[in-house]
Amino acid sequence: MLNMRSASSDRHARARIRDSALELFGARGIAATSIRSIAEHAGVSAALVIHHFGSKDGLQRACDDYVLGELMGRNAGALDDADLSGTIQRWIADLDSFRPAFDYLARMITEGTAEGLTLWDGLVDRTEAMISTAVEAGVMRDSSDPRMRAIVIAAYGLVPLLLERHIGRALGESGLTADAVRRMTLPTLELYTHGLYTDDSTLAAARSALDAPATPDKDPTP
Amino acid sequence: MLNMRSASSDRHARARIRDSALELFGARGIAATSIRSIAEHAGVSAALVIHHFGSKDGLQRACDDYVLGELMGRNAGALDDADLSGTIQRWIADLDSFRPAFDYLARMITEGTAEGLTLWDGLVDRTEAMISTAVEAGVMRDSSDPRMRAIVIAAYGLVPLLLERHIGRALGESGLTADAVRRMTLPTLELYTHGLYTDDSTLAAARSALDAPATPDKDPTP
DNA sequence: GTCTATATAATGATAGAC
DNA sequence: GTCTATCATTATATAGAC
Repeated sequence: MLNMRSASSDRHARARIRDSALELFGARGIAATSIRSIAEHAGVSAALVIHHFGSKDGLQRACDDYVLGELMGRNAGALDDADLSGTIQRWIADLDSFRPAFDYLARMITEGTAEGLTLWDGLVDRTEAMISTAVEAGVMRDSSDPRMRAIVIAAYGLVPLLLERHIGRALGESGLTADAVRRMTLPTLELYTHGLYTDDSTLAAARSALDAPATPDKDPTP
Repeated sequence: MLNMRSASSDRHARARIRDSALELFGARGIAATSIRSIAEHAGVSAALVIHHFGSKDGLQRACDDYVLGELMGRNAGALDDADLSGTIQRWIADLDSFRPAFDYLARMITEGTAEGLTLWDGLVDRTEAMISTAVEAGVMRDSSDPRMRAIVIAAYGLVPLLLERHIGRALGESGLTADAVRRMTLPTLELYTHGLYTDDSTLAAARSALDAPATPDKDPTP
């Protein structure tokens, strides 16, 4: 839209290179993927990769931008509603088309790229705001440590993304993990609704072990 | 014990190399870490690294074995009691000494090494057995999908390990994240005890959206 | 825009002296 | 056991033809 000069060429080699990079970076890691292998996968020369993106770093930045734009563009405001877990589950429902961007996202986070950390920061802040709203509306419980809880919930929401293959593997599936991750929905929501323990004894034990904090019981037990 | 020839030298260069590899592999990733950088960090030549471990792959395998032995040895049966989350929290209490092995463990899992996948398999199975026992003892709730719930709990238990730096960062800390992860204990247990939602409406909505499964309500609501 | 050919640097690994 | 020196391979990146 903004770039009129290469509006058509963008669909060609350049886009193919970027898609190949996205896929290989996501599948094998960024450091473990060479420009040559990307060029081969895209059916072009290694020199063309450099010509279009300047360097491997430039190519990685292009992938960062593309993934962020793609996920936000096709899911406008995706990160603003509901909880992160739900959002990611929704992406997974359309996993076949999102998978490359998905895997790359996981690499951005685990390999700690600058864009990945920025993404994480935004995720936590949005999760905290979302939970805060839900608490005020009475649909979520209060917490003794709202910030930390938001961080935990945000991190848990990333689990299907970070451990997608592991989760599928644990269910005995080999390739397609979309169903596996979809199957997480109910157990996750059950945990988020009723918890895991039948009573407060484990929590109480931890509280006293942690030296009885200044705000002993801020949690409403209905 | 078995290797009498180098029983004392093992404390020297060889161990230093392995420790350096562990640290750098963990901090920067395996693919992104060169043998030369490991040698430099250990204060030896690159050739000596190869002499002791044969190849980079051999060095990585040595790290795998060492980490597994170290974590199991110093925490006998660590993965057999309580839940995984609690076990990892305990490691974190002693984080300063465990950190290098810790970070390397995270790489084993996210970079999907063979040993890492084996570790994951065992983790899930042990978590499932642990929960099953706890359910029979009445301290944990029943689930509509015990296997999947065990996978989710195991994966959540890995979160402090995989996102250690991210969690510290979200709290504004820069370097030392031990306190940050320790602070996770209470919010995590609160979630595992009372859940996040105040009522069943979100769960019920998800259940009906998921086409009312054959086993509609197996969860005991006390 | 795309290529071949090449420069330059870094990598994993070897040979052989001490 | 440890080193220096070196090899062979692969890496990123450039130059210049088409």
